[in-house]
Amino acid sequence: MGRSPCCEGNGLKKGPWSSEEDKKLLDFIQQHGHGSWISLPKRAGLNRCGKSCRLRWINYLRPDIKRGCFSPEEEQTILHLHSVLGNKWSAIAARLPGRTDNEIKNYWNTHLKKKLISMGFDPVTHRRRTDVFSSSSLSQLIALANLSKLINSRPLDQSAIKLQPDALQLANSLQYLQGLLQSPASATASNNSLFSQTSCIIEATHGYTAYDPIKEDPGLNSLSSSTTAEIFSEGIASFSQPLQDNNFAAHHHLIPNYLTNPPPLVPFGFQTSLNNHVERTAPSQCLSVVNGADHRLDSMDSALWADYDDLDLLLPPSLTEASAVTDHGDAKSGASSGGSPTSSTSPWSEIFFKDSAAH
DNA sequence: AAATGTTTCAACCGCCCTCCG
DNA sequence: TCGGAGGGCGGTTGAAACATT
Repeated sequence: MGRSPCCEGNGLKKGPWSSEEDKKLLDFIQQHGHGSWISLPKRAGLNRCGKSCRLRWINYLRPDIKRGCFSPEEEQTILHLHSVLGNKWSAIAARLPGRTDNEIKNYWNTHLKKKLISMGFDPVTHRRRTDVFSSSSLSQLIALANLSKLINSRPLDQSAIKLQPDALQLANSLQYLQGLLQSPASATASNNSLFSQTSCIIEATHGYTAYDPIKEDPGLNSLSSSTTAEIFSEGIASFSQPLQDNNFAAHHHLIPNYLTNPPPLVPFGFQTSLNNHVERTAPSQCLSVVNGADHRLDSMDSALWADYDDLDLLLPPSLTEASAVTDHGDAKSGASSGGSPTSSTSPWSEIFFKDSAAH
């Protein structure tokens, strides 16, 4: 291969398009269609290569281009499809009327990917990351745990007494962490388990309260218990990297709606340890909840990968229906099909809706 | 207000695939 | 069957916009 670009060495213009060029290209295609892209620039009086014209048309000038922020439904669809298709942007774009592969690719790289990473998910596999405590962060944890050991091994002196309650609380939590790191159970536990346990510790360290929505709000019984636990676990998972980022408030928007607005009895919100009303949850309680999440996430992933042959099952009905009736008249729309408007519960929706709404 | 760092996104690059003679 | 032309795609770049110091 290695074919040279069509515009190489021809003195053709590159870079941003002027409004005049846009008008020429738009007028020409509206009158004649694009036909052969290679010959189009000459016919349209443009000093551009055919590829550049094609890209400009597809990504910007096409009349059915949808502009503006991605809706929560679109985000959901992208996440679903990416989990199934990977970086097949054109295939994903075919399912999102009015969106281009380039736009989706950019949105993924600048927003969704970072969001997944910040939540402890691998953006490639869509599974929870198992390397959260790799190298540096693990060593940092151990160092902090040793610090807490040091603190607790000495009698309290005046300076220690001066320590604020926050610091003592942190030290206690770290000691617990040390216990986890040293215990035979944790030595044989999977990374995921450690991950979950530490999420809980971190939560406790910062004064968060594990909130069981079913227990606290009987109205939520309309949801299956597993679903609730699952969604709840996602709330926990969203605190996956606090050791690197203590700005928990920044993650607040990632929490499922009902978790950010729970009944006032147990404030799951991001209260600091200075809040005396915070009700602590024992680590063991927390672990039972979080560990339940492991099964749930695994099954979720399986479901996603299993549905390779029926992507419509993964899409919100509105989008599949829209794509079924939309004919863009170019090659990309050819991949769209009507399909079943059947909706499946999005594993991501609860996490992302809150955030997307803020856009 | 200026300098510096970060993020965003339009556009380009180059490889791969399909079509056709 | 082969090879070239054209189209499509995913990855990358770089300028502009925005944020922070």
